Amino acid sequence: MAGKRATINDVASLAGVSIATASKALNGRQDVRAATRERVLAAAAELSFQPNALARGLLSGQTRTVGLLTSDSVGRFGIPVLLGAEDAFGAGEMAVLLCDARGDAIREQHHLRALLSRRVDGLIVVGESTNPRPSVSKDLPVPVVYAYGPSDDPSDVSFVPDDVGAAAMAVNHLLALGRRRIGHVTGPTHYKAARDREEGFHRALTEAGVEQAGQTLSGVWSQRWGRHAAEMLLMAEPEIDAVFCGSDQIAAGFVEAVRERGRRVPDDIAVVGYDNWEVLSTETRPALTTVDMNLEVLGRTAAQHLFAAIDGKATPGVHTLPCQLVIRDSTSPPGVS
Amino acid sequence: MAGKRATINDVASLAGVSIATASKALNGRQDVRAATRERVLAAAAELSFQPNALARGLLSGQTRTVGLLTSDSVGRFGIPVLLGAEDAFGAGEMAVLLCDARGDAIREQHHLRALLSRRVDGLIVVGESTNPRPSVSKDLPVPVVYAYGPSDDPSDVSFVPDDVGAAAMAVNHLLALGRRRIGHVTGPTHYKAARDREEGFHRALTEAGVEQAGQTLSGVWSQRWGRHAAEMLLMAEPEIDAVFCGSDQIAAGFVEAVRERGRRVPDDIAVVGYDNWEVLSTETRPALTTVDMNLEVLGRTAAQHLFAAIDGKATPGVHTLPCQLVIRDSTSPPGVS
DNA sequence: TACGTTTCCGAAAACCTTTAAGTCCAGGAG
DNA sequence: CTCCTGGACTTAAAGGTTTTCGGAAACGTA
Repeated sequence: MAGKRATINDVASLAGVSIATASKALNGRQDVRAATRERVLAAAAELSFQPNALARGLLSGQTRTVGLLTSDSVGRFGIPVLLGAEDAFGAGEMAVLLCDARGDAIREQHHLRALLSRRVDGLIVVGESTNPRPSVSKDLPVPVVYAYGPSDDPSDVSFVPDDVGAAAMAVNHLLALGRRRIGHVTGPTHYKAARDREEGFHRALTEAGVEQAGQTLSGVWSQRWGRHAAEMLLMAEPEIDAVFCGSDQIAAGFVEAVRERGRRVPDDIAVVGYDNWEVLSTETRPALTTVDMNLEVLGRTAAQHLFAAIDGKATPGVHTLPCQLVIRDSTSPPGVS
Repeated sequence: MAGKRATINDVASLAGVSIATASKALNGRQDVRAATRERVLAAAAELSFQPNALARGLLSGQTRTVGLLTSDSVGRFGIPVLLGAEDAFGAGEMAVLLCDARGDAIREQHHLRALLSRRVDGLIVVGESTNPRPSVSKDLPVPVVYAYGPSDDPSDVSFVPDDVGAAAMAVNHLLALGRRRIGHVTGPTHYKAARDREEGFHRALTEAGVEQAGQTLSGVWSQRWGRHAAEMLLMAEPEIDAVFCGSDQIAAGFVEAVRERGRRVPDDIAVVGYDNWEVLSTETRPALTTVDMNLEVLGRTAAQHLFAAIDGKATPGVHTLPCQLVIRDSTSPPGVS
């Protein structure tokens, strides 16, 4: 820990110029002779001067800092968004002030005040699910974009993954493999994600003129439920040849139970998961074909649109971003794996 | 987005007092009549005034903000530390400025400068492994504490999990269950974590006067390696009755391969993992007995000691924090599960 | 020499808050 | 009545930077 930090004043006097000239030299503005600039820069390096962002922000009204308000304590969705946001910001020297409300509205208000008093230039709100969440933007002095969980106010800017389209894509993949007895196991219906994915599932089947194998089984987002559902489904629909699972956890459990029942994946039953949570999707055997929601892209996009909004170019509405089907062994055509 | 924000000036003139009085009233200081304070508070509420943290910080030299510099892009270790730190800070209204260097030294320098120029009060550096990392604190104007990955400079303040002790604890647990043919499968030896855990493993065996079953198998931190190692170990040491794995991923793979070989877990072979990575440890069957490194506690502790260091009460050295053995089904005594 | 133009630099205001120091007044003590 | 005390409030400075505007020097032209 060194002593006091150097200010532009110290730099100026060391270089033998006024602070105005020093400021101009450091910021690369005109009106300063090359030799003088040289001296100032040398002085700044000598003192390892770093401009005080507080003073600068106080004057300009811009802190080059954004707040990221998340609700999922575990970071399953917040982290990729954060990374993507950092990517988008990185070039522009933006910093991210991170707050985790842990699903508590009071804590959220608290954090919101703290961020606002620190004069962030904008806010990214990350939901813990794709369920619409209460808007936070009512007469806030800074722009806000919502990522993953959209705002319930359509005049806000929200970015969500295209769950419906992704589910349809997954099912089309199964259909293309020749599977015709396709089941669906997913999470709780109070999750919009579960409902959307089921909608996509049905849409793809309907368009292909294929009947669903059995009923949709809704449980929780766990491996345990995946195993349980597999047993139920295999009992009810023995001739099933594929299943679309609402999450990788469910898919992992499903695969495990299927194998224990003596059926092979993918030869007898092809399985598609959702999330591309790598610890599950690449490490289970066989590796899971799954939907990747491109959360980093989503985060980056949200950050870019936040920039635009800060510049006064907001793009209101709920924007759905395409997902991607990552094809792995759990849906290999027979004979290939 | 509303218009310009209210300043204390607006509050003062609305309340009909000077800004000094307004400041005193808002900050709960003496020298102001109750009725006057009332008026000021009402005016502040009316304008929804929020003090400008930049101006305040400029004056006081304290931003009530700390930087968290992490290197593990995936967030496996950074997140719990962040949560713990937020917990410790929460009460005191601290905010966390998060930067991810992604293992790139240049990017780290870059972020460091950005944080310093924003005048953070302190810094927490989170390593991506427990390997000592280059110190970043050389003549920095703010205190730094290292979490998970210690600094290579012993005069810095570092907090690391007690891998040696935890491994010994895990092995003692297996010994207490009556197991005597215990193997060890772990990650790459260039990880200090792998070496420390092996050391604890050996220490516990030596103290008990028990021989290790087979050689320590070092591979990578993956499920795939766990499966592979299980096959090798079962081949070389068929009468093995327990194994201590260097990570939950390895343990999950090990369990899977053991079951496929027709041996039962825990009845024939007890398995202990490491990390308590819940998606693996609680969801695999049987649920894994594993070491929890208490990373949230570690983060909280680091944050608290950062506070102390900010107040000038630094506690130099590498501090090891105890881990915790979470006992689940993979080490149940025979007949219990 | 007088004057206009260009180039470079400096003085000062502004951003918003806190706080030390100062002003004013009422009331109590001598 | 005068002096002092203390309470309630205001003035002004400070914190570090950017920016506007004015000033000075150098140079060319009439």
